[in-house]
Amino acid sequence: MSSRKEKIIETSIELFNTKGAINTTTRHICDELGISVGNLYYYFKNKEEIIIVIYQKFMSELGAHFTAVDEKVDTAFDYYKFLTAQMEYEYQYRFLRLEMANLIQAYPKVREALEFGVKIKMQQLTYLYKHQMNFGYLKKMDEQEQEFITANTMIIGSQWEIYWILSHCENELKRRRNGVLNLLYFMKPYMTKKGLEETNLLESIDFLQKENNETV
Amino acid sequence: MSSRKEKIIETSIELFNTKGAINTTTRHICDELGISVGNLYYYFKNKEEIIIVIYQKFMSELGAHFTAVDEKVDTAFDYYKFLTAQMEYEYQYRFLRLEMANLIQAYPKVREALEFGVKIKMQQLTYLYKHQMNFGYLKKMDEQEQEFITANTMIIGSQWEIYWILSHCENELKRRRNGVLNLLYFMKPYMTKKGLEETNLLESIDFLQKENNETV
Amino acid sequence: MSSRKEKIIETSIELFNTKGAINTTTRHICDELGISVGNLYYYFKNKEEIIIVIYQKFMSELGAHFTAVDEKVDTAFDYYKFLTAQMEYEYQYRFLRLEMANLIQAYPKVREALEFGVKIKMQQLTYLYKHQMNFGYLKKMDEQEQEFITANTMIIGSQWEIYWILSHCENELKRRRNGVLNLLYFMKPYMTKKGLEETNLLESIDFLQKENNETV
Amino acid sequence: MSSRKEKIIETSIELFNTKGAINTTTRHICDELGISVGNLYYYFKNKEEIIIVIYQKFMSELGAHFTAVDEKVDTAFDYYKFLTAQMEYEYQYRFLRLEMANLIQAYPKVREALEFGVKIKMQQLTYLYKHQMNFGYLKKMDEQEQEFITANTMIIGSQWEIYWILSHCENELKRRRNGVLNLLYFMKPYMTKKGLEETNLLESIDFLQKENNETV
DNA sequence: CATGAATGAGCTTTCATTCAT
DNA sequence: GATGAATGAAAGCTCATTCAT
Repeated sequence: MSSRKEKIIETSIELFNTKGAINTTTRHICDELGISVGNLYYYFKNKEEIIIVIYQKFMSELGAHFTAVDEKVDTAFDYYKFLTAQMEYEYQYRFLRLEMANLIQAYPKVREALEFGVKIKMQQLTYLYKHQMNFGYLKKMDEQEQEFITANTMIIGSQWEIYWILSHCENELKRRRNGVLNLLYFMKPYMTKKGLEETNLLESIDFLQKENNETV
Repeated sequence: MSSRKEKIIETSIELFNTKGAINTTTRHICDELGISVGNLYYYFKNKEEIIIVIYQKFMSELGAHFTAVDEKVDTAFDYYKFLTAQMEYEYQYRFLRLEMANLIQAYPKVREALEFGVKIKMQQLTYLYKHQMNFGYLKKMDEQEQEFITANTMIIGSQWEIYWILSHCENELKRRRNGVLNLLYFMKPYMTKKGLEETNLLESIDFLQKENNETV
Repeated sequence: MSSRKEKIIETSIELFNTKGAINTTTRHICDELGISVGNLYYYFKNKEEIIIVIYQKFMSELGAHFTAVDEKVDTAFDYYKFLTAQMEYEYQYRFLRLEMANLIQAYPKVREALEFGVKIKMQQLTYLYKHQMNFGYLKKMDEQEQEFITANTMIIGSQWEIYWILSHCENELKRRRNGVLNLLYFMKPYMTKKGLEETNLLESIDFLQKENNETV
Repeated sequence: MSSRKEKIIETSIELFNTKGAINTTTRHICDELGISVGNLYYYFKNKEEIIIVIYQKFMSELGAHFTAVDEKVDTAFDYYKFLTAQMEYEYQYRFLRLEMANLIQAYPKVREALEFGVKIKMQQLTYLYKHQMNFGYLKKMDEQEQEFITANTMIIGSQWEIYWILSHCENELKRRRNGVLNLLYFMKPYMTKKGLEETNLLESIDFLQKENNETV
């Protein structure tokens, strides 16, 4: 059972995702919860803090789920499993990605938090790619290329949704599968023969495509 | 010399890019220009119309610059030249990409316009990729993969900036070069040997990297 | 053929009647006419003056139509003919009656004009009723009763429409016939036997009722 | 002691009656009360709602005062008492009658409310007149005539004031007495001998006339 | 802890009117 | 005569935030 403070966070996330964080008023949140505005401000200094706390929650959940590959152990990374799970999390906080630009403009502390988040994710990703290269699952590439592949991964991984929204893909589930496909297809050309054989990347692509074809 | 209406557009673009379109009020625009509010509304029905007109200006400038490859002529596409020019344009209207999610939430007609824009760009890109495949510059791939490569191109092409902003890349010029590099690196693995030889893709990457290293 | 000034008046009347004088902007009038705002203000000092001129036009048309009964000649007054014609005129200027209260609040000179108009009409009506009493068409009554019968005639004569609008009588023609019936029925109990015989009041009522029953 | 919400209503009524509802801004109301704009909007969604609430208040007060005559009981209706009391109420909300046309143009929900009010009042009046006819206080008349007598009663009953304003009757009290006289005189010719004897209609007229003569 | 009334700056938009050309 | 750009006060309304209870 969640406390009042947690309930405010949960309701805020829901409203931010559906109506947009910028468009959602504090009153809105309170009405939805059936609490008073004063009460919300007892738990949170201001709207910015709500967003910050949401972001922290998001990061900690993501961190809990992400089990780093062991530096010394030779394992092919299961992209499908990882991305599907990650997308699940990310989708629950999608307003953070969608409204990024406006949020960092309006709330300086949100900017700081997001900057920190990008840094962390970039390190994790860099570590993972290096590991997969070392064990021959990913094609070797120089440091600079690595940097940009990492950047591209993160850009696609965080901004795929607005593209599919504008492409009239109205089904939420399909949209999310497309997001995973965006990333799987993105990885494909960087995989070695061994990589393709030992991860289930191609099979995952086929599977998601089939699922999507069966969805209206 | 530009007319009052054009000046409103120019000032709006400038303010939208620096402060955000959502955060910029009609009064801000008027104050910046030294005109009265009534005068702004003499030229534009409402704020939405200003954004729409800006978007149309952006699309027409982009269209004027984009010369489609001839279906029957065998030419290697000059990505560097194209992307550099395109980024130049896009950068002048970057609020459109950065605030996309909030803009389409607040202004229905902007949503329609952006949807239309995505459709057009996707068609052009699909056409270009097919052409380059036919003449052996790009590796062959099935329709579905093409669809997602196109999607990824557009996602990276429109959302690279927010990544570099959050990665503390404060220099505008460097940021823009990074955007081009994002796309060049993205293209690289899809190019055939012939493609790499006859386009200047690798040289362009080297050139931009060097330029960036020389910039603080 | 009417001059520019007359055309402004005509268009204003039309718009005032359909959209309301308070809701109709000067721009509205100009757009409808295809002239510039400045040009309208060349002919009229301000919006108030337009209304004043309309009111004068209304009064003069009404005066031209109203041929006073001769003091010495014994004639039964034809209420039906008179009212039908009068309603025709009044209907063309109905905003004057409907928006009376707001117009006199907003425009002091309109108030003066309307006060004058009421005075004139009251005199004409008083004269008519006295004449009809003298020749035995109307029942005799004391001065004070006369005053209030006159007042009631004018109230009904000017305010019937809002009642029928609120009673869901949407057909314009029917509404106007109802207005005439309001007044004919109002007169009925004041008529003498001779009055009822020599005017066509009862027949007019029957005629209008029949017409109305045949209209949807 | 009245609450803040009630005070807003009271002040609004006062300002609407003196300056007109259309001319009175929400800021006016707040300034008059010494409260902030935000506070007014805390209690009322918008200006329309204020008017609606005022109308409901008016209708409920009127309803509480109106005790319907018993269908089976033979009683002469006391027009004077009834009208004097009713005028008292109506006068406190006179902007509703005076600005009717503009109010229904500007506020759709006010239109609905007023239409409903007209319907209710018409039913009550019809019922009353039928009752008085059945017991011989009012002269018999056919359905159609009844309909128009009812209409005329309501027109005079709601629109007398604008007439007396335009007739330079500046004294509020006198104006209100005139309104009652308008209706009493209107009823007079429809009364039977019995009706005139058993109601105090004629005496009431005399009384009011005398009172008015004594007022400047 | 919890309420909800209160604030006030600020937003978008409207419109009668003016005036240089 | 005619144009239409320009003005600016004012309208209705929103919303994050505060604070007495």
